[in-house]
Amino acid sequence: MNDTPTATATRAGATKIVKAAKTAAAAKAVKTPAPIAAQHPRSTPDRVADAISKGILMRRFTVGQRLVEADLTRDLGVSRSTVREALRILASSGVVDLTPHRGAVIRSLDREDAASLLGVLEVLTGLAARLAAANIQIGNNAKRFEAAAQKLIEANTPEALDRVLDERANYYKVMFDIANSGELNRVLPQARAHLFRAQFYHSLTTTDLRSMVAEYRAITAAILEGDQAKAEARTRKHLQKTGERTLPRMTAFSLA
Amino acid sequence: MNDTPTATATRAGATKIVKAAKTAAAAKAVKTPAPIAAQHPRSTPDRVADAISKGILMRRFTVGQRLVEADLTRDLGVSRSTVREALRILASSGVVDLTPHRGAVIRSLDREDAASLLGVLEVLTGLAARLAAANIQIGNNAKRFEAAAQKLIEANTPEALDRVLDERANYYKVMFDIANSGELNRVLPQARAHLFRAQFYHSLTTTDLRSMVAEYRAITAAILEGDQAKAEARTRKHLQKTGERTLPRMTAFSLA
DNA sequence: TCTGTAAATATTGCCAGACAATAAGTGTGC
DNA sequence: GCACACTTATTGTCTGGCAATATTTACAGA
Repeated sequence: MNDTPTATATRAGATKIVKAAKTAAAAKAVKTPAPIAAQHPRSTPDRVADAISKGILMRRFTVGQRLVEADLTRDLGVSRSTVREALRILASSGVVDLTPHRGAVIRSLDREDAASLLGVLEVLTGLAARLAAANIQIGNNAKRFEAAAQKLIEANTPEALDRVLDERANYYKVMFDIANSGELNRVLPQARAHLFRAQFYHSLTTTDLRSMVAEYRAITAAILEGDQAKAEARTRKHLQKTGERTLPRMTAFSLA
Repeated sequence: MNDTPTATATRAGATKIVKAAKTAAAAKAVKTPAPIAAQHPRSTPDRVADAISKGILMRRFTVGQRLVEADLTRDLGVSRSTVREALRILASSGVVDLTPHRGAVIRSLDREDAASLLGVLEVLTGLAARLAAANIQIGNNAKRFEAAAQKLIEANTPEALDRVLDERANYYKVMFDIANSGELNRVLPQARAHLFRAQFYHSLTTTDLRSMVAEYRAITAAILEGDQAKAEARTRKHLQKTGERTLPRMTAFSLA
C-alpha cells in the first residue's frame, strides 16, 4: 500500500487523488454579480466523496453495493477517518445509505423513493426557475443561460447519452447559479441531482426525448422573459411529466 | 445507558451525553401505516450534534460563535473524530458554517440568507402540506393532526414563547410525518427547521401571532379536507406572509 | 438434506495520540 | 501607523488500537 518510505513523509498515499484539486480555484473569476458560494479549497474528504460519486457514474460501483471502509482506504490512499467523513458527506446528500454498524451502501431507489424524490425535485427546481426568471436581466446572465439551453437542445439525441446528461447538468447548474439562492444550493447539491437525473434517464424513449426538448424550450423562454410564475409552473409541469414518463416503467428497477 | 461495567471500560468519558439515547427507540410503535424512516439507534456523533443544537436553542452558544473542536471534545467527553463528524452533520443541515482551517461557527443569517431560506421553506413546506392532504384519511392521521393543530392554536400566546415553539415544531412534525416522504425528511431535517423557525419567531408582534393562528387554522382545514391544491397554496401563502412580517425588521439582526 | 444455533471472522464505532499545514495573534523595526 | 517576520492556536489528516456489532461459517440435531 502507501509506500511511506523514510522519515517524516507522513502523508504519502494521499497523492493518488490529489489531482484536479486546485482546478476549480483556478477558474477565472468571471465577475458574476454574486459568486454565492465562495469556493474554499476542497478538503480531502470532499475529493474522496467526489471520487466515489464519479465511481458510481462510471458504473464502477453499482447500486446496492457495499462500500467497505478498508477497501476505500486502500484504493484511494487515504486514512480511514477521511473515508469516514467522505461517507458522511455522501450520506447527507443521499447518495449512500449509512446504517450503524453496517456501513455504507450505494443507495437504491425503489419506485416509492423515486416518486418522493421527484416531488422534492419538482418544487425545488420550480423555485430555482422562478428565482432565475427574477434575476435573468442582471449582468450577462441571459447570454449564459441561453447558451446553456442551446447546447442542451442540440445535444439531445439518444446517441451520446452521456453528453446529453452533461449538458443537462450544466443547464441546471447555470439555472441554479442564476437563481442565486444559497439555501437552494445547500439543500440540493448539484452533484447529487445529477446522479439521480442520470438514473431516471435510462428509462427514456426517443419520443420522450422529443417532448423534453419542447419542455426545455418552454422553460427557457419563460425564464428569459423574466416571467416568474410561468417559469415555475412550466418547470414543475416538466418534472411531473418526467415522473409520469419514467415512474411507471421502474418496477423493481435496479438502476444506476 | 450501556452500563457495561467491568473490565476494559475504555470509553468512560462518553457517559456525559449518553442520556436520552434510547428514548426515541423506546417510543411505542403506534402502528402508523408507514414508519418511513426506520429509526436506527443514534450514533454518538448524532447525539453530539443534538447536544450542540440544543445548546444553541438554550442560548449557550450564540450566533457567530466559534466552536473549537478541543473545547467540545473536553466538554462533551468524546473524541475529536466524533466531534468532527458531529460538526459535519450540523454543517450539512446548515446549522454551522464550516470553513477549511478555520473550523465551525454558528451560522448567522443576514437578511439575504433568511430570504433564501424562507423561499426553500416555502416550497418544501408547501409540498409537505400537499402530501399530507393526500394522505390524511389513512389510519388515524386525521385525529393526530387535528390534535396537534388544536394544541398549537391554544398555545399561541406571546407569553410562554418556548411552549409555542414546541407546539409548532410538533405541528409541523406531524404534518411531515403524514406527508410520508422520505426525501422531504432527508432534505429538511426537522431539528434544523425548528432552529430557524425559532429565530424568526423573535421578531413577531402580538398582531402577527393573531394572524398566524388564522393561517394555521386555514392550512389545517385544507389538509383535513384532503384538498391538496388548497393546502399547498395556503401553506405557501403563510410562509410568504411570515417573510413579509419578519424580514423587513431584521436589518443586521444578530439572531438566536 | 435441511435448519437452527454457536463459534469465527469481518467490519464498523469510537478512542488516543501524533505531526504538518494553515490561520490568527504578537511584536519589531521603520 | 504599517509591513514584515515570529509565535501560538487550531484544524487536517494519519496511524494504530480495541470494543461492539454484523455477517459468515461450522456444526449438531431433526
